[in-house]
Amino acid sequence: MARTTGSDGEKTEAAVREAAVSLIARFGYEAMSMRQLAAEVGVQAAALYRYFPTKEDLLFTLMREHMEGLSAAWEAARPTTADPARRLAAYVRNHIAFHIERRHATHVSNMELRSLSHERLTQILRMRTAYEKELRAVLRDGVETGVFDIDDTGLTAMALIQMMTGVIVWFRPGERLSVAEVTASYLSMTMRLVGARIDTGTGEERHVHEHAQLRA
Amino acid sequence: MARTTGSDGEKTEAAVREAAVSLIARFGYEAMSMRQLAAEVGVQAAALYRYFPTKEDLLFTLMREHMEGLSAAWEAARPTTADPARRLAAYVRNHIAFHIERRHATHVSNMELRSLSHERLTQILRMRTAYEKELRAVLRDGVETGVFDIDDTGLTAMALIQMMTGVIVWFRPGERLSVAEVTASYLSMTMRLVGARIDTGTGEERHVHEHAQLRA
DNA sequence: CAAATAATAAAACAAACGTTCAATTAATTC
DNA sequence: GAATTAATTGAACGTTTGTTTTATTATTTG
Repeated sequence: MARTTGSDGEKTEAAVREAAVSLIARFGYEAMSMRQLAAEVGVQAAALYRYFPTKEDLLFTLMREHMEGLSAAWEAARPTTADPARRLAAYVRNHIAFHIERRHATHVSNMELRSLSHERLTQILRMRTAYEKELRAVLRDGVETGVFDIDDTGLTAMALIQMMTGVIVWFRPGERLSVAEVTASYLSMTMRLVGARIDTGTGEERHVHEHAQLRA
Repeated sequence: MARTTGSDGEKTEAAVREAAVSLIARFGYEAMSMRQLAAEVGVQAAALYRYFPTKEDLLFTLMREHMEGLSAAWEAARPTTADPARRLAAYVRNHIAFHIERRHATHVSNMELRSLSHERLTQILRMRTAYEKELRAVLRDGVETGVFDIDDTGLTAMALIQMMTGVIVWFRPGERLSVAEVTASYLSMTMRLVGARIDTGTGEERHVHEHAQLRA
């Protein structure tokens, strides 16, 4: 009826986060009750309020840290080269790897935005926009240097992100396709979609995706 | 305190459906209360149960009819030609037009699947799979006749559908782009993505999307 | 115009919700 | 080993939830 033997705040908080991501991804934020979450962690509902003042604070924390993780992953993976095709390939690889690795958290961040207060929604959307801006910059550079052939960079960026993020909807590790195969296919599709080509100087044009695939 | 003047079952039911789609799309199925829905319609909560036995029945009805509408739209739009490029273009046009036109209903059908019972979920997913199968068939035909160049038709079909459906996330009518412009861009991106080309008989290859754009 | 039917309101139900509070015990500090 | 702090329980709070029941009124039918 009180503190339990072996209880540890840090471990409990981590367990709460993990269980929350899983439950919200499976049942939805509104459908997950604090009691259900507590039971999953092996604790009473009241104990949750030691770590998160409200249910919405919990949701917001999960989302913010997911977005921070995504930005950080891209910072770490961003190549130094100016070559738009290579930068685009890095973006695609990072995006797909991150989203497959954190399927549940991505589901939460994409599906539960409407449960945030206005200001918190704005905050998350700002982070998302900043991340997407990176892709638009790569596409614009590619257009300006003539290696990409794109109608509308903004529209193309959205289409690409939707396409890539969609991987979490149908992809299941250990089934027909491996992560590497999926990544290679998406790289190929991306490079074609943006009309990527490298001028070999002989007037002959080759699709970059043929190279990209080899490195996937 | 009882039947109101001018009350009409058919009109009320239609108003309930419409309000439900809007509210569920905005706030989510779990977050929408029956009282909130009733208030939107201008009626007491109990009146809703004249038309839908439970809240979940209401959700299921909305989803089923949405999927039926999507299939019916494709049946009507499906071209008689065997040409895979033309059939693919028709699929893309129909998909985008339908989803832009029914943004809210699509949101409901895509986001609230987890609130369905197992058997009803299965039923909706069956309809969705049947619809997606049409796209896979087009892609496969294109590969077999040599007009498409595709890694994996299943994966490509999913990527295309995610990309196209994603339009409802960012597109708002009356803003920067018109429906026709968006459709043209998506057609172009689709044709490139599947490596569409028509053999002109001279050994020269041209991308089909250059033609498709003209018809958008 | 009376009888039957359709459409609603109003009130109530038990269950579940997020959250708070006080009490209690484990671990840590001095 | 006593005092302090950390972690949790159990019970309770007021709301809100989906749904049912009963009564009441508008409309349609004969």
